Amino acid sequence: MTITQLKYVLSVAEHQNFTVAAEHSFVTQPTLSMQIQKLEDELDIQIFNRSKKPIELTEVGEKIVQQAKVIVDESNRIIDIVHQQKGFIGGEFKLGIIPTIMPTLLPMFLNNFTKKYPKVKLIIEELTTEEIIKKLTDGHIDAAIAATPLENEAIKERPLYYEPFIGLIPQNHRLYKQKYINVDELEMEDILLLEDGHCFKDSIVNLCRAHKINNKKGFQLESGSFDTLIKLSKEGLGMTLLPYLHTLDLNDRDKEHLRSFENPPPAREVSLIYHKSQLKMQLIEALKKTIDGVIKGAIAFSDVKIISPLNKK
Amino acid sequence: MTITQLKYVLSVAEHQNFTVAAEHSFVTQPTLSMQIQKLEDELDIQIFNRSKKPIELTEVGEKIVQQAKVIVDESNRIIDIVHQQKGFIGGEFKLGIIPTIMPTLLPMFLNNFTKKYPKVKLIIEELTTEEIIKKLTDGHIDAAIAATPLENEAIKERPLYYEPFIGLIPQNHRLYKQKYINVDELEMEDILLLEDGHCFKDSIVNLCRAHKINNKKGFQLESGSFDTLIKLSKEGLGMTLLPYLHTLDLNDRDKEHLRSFENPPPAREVSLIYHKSQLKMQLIEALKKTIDGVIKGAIAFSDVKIISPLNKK
DNA sequence: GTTTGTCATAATTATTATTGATAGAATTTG
DNA sequence: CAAATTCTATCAATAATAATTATGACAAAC
Repeated sequence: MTITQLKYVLSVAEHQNFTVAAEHSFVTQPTLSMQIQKLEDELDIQIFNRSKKPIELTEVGEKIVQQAKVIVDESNRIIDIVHQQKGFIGGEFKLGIIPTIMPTLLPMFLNNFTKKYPKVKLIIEELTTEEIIKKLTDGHIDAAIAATPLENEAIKERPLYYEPFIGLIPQNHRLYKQKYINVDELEMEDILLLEDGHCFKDSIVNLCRAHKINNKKGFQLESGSFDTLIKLSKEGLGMTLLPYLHTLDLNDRDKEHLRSFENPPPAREVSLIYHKSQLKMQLIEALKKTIDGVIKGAIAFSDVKIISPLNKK
Repeated sequence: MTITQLKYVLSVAEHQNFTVAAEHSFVTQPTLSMQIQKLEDELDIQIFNRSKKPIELTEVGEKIVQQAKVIVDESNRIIDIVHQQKGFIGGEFKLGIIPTIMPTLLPMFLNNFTKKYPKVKLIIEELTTEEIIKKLTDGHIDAAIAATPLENEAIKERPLYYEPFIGLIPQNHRLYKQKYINVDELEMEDILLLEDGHCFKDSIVNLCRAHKINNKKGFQLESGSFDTLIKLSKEGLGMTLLPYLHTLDLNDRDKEHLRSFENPPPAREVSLIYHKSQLKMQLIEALKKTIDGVIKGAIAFSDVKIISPLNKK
């Protein structure tokens, strides 16, 4: 049994296809086939049920894949240990970011980070929370920035900051005259929301649910970006809620429509998350440090009420 | 990096000698040297400091060995998974037993076990608790039977039975006339004890310490086996304490000298222990089942007071 | 019934691991 | 202080293994 064989098994288990798995492992298909067969011979069991299309794992196969993951993860960590020893921070680093954080946070730390760690090749993907969880578990990304808590066993979270929700209220709205909003004054019917899939929407739904604000008529309008929501809101179609960092980019006229919540404001917890196997910990630490540095000036709320980003149907 | 290389590293780390390590790995010394060098080249670090005699681990080396242990353990477990699937119970199984349990417990289950699992090659070693802990951690034995609790993070315990202490009192002794002994009546000075190294001695010392029975004069006599203690006791040199199972083998005349403790009697907890990595779990379960079966008839004490076997200096 | 996709097999080549012999360094011994 | 001993590294030869290309078999899709 070799680590290579286990990696091949994992690749096939993931892609459910020998040919594709071979490509991803940078070997030819027969090489991969033979190595897997050799492992199967050695253990004297079938890992894959090749008669099914697409290929399936056998019962033992499932368990072996699970264990193989552990072994491959742990073996990867040896390289990490060496890097740590050398104080080396470099290599590829794949980071996922959810859409509602990406445009505001990324410009704040990206320059800083690449200057500080020029040897790191940072690869950033915009992904939904759901995609992030999947890719973190598979090891396709090394870390991600998302709203937490996620309540996922396999994922570790390190909070970066707490970002309050800010109301954007059109002039014709009943709440426009108030200086602060109270959560209980909200009404689902006139809040413009993001489309399904955005966890920021789920957060707001959870917020309303927690305050027993019910949702008779359904949402009036849903859109894919805050910019659209802001435009729609200015047209008088309803109020909307924005994460704090988004409000910093507004022009002065728009800012007059902003209304904070009474203390403690509802907020989302934004965290750097990574797989529990903690690969590339060195890099994750470096990233957290950079973000901590830039965020300190921008956000300073001591007392917030964290709203879960999970879609609890 | 291969699992083989990691195994070689572990072997050298253990034996602190390339030649000896090679023998234990069933390869020649050059093979082992080269593989380790290759790993060092690949990681671009030194694992061993070859200038010191005996050979030492470097700082990174320490960490790598730690991680290598994890990887090798986890990879061994794959074979275990396969065996479990096949319902196969067989292979080598190395069991350590402490001297004060060996002669009484082993005859009770050995026959039963070998009959039930003929494919298992049971290798039994008599070891002190200290040796057992070391060998379990190193993986030189698969499981052991010892007095517990051991309070060791790396070792899991599954209690088998609770074995009360029984007094053996010579005729000329002040306690001879009583039907039951009370712990507070004990006096260190006239208890014959096993030599240092036996945890049963430590248990008794702990028992006395817990009851503030002090130990002014030191122990009168120490011996290597219960049989000697029994003989010495019959000579009138003092009383002694025996584990319950030992008293079953005495002849009728000797049995008249036995005195139980008042309820709840002090007792030792005897457990099947194994490394937390839980290799060969299948076999450990089988062994526990067998022992549970034979012990049921012999021991049935519901209310005992467990005494720690640890030497708390 | 051909085409396409997919995995297995065979023959060949490239790579890697292992070995015995030996040299060199360090340590111990007389 | 030199000789003997112990131990690791190196070398060239060989054995073992992994990977490659080419090919074939089989099943599902069209």
